[in-house]
Amino acid sequence: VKQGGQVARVILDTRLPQLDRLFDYLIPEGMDVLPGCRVSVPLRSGARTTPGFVVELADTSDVSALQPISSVISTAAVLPAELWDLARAVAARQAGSTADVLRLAIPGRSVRVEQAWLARDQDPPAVPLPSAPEGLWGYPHDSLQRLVQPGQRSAFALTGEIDRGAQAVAQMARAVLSRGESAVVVVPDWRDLRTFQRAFQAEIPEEYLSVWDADATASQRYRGYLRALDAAPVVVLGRRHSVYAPVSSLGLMVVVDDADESHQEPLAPYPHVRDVALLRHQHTGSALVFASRVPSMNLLRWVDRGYLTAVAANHLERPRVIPTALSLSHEQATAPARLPSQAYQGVQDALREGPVLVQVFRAGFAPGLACARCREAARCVKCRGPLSRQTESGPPACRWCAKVHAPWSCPQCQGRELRPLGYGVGRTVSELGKAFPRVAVIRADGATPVYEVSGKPALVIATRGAEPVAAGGYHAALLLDGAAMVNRGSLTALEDTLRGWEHAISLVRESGRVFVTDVDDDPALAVATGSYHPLLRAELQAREQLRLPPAVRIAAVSGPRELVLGLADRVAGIAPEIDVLGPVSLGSGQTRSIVRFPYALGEQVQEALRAGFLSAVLAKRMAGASRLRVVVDNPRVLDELTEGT
DNA sequence: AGCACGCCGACT
DNA sequence: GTCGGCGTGCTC
Repeated sequence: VKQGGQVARVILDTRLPQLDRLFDYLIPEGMDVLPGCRVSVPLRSGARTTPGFVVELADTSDVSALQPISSVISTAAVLPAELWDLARAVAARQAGSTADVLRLAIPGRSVRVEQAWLARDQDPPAVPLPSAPEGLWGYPHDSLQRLVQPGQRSAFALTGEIDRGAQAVAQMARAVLSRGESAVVVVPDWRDLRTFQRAFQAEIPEEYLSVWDADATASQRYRGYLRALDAAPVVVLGRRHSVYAPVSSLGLMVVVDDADESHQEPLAPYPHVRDVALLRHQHTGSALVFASRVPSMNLLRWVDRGYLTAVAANHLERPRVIPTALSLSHEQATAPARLPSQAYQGVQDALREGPVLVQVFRAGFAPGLACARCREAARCVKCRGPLSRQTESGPPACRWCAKVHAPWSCPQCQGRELRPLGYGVGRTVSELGKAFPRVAVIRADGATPVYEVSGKPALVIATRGAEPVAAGGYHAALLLDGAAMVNRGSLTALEDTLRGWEHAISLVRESGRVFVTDVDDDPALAVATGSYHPLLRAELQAREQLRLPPAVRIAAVSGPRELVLGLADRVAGIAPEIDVLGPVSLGSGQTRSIVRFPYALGEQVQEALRAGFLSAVLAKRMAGASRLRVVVDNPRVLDELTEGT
């Protein structure tokens, strides 16, 4: 139908999945409406309005009686066409809503910041673009050129000390910037952001660098977003949301350590940075680099299928890694508990020169407790979960349901004393403090984060992922709890352990020593040599046989039992290769089923999930339809099936 | 989500 | 005869 004026197609900013499509509105005479700008539009009843983004303009509409746009919220075109395409692709892949993806991608508006940006000087920066780096030191001579070539997909093996890895990535970004194109680099968390920021500041002029800080305010975030929209090329460095950074001439995307769980978006529709980056690469033809010390299962699968090109250093540059693999029993005369004498001696030597890192697996004081009299493991009376202590003298509490059990008495023998089982960071601090008297002990964990320590002798005891960086690198590292980490009942236990080790090793100077206690066989051999591929490839083969991700794709459907069963059955009916695990009861009437499907059927399954979800939501007579959730390709949902071991 | 439309019981 | 119950369905 030909309309009197121009028509704007608008995506509404709403959480309602049934409204997740374009709506046509009339542009009133004289109203300044541009594609990508924020508008306010009437919905259903005249007085009510909803915010939205103009996606495109048109002359005609299929709808007969159009309402006019109520007002233009801002003239800044914050939703470029490329982001709209990406958001639609991401939503389709996650069987979710495009509006939800846009909410992740576009930060909230800050009026003052926007005014300044709209009034900005649009000339390119006075500073010239940097020159291209010669190449990546320690890698084959043409690797840099190949990594940043348009359309190229690579798995880049980071090597050497942590700053060197960050520098290599910064040089890739600089190579792209030198030819007038933008780069987007996504790191997992605030620690990596600081490390990479240092390296990037050394390579990229500040006029061309936009760091999306972890603790930025809303207006700072909006300023960074608007900077990305500028015509001048830019290098955006940030965490998972920066994968959407709306740079115009995207030359390169880098995802650092794609297996880190921070890359998994916790908000609907739960996209993973790895998948978003891949979709964006497919849409734009930019170069795509996954950089990590240990390849994830996903990368390995892609490399094996020839979809990614593996780029490795000429030589492995690493401190000596020694798996001690000795039992403790006959060592006690020479070394304190937990430390084989070789490791004890090594740590003592290193502590004369500088800081030593101790990596532990568990937070708290002790992950488990047992009756001091009969040795029976203490369990929660309510949920049978293990009891643990956060601090040495703190009350025993259930690790699953947090119920406090004080005073405690043993149901077997009525004993009243508890002894610790296993080691948390607290107990390690207390015991190593005694084993190495007169040495400063620094504790770094989630509750007391430390980013950096000096080069002075100190014992730095950190939980995995919370290791501080040491000025000049650690002189030695002690990696504890290997067996507990590897044997944890999680699909990602092996990968996570290897990544955790290799990260800790990257914080040690090349002349240092690393002692890995408590592991033997293949993992010990792998960590000693730094050659993880045989181990990971065997794991990938096991996943192929067991049909576990990433060999297959999965979608978790949770909510009221009837709805979950209905949706899972509907999807499973598409093809015989699709099967359903579960349903498993989650308590309080909630159920979860997991649909497994091959990659080749991905689009069909995604569409069926979305359609089934929508019809369940629309049929409101089904109570609790709003609690129905679909989570695509999050392997952690499989852990929750086996949790409690 | 809201909000209107719609088709059956107790009230002036 | 009509006010209003909330089941059902739509939102440019």
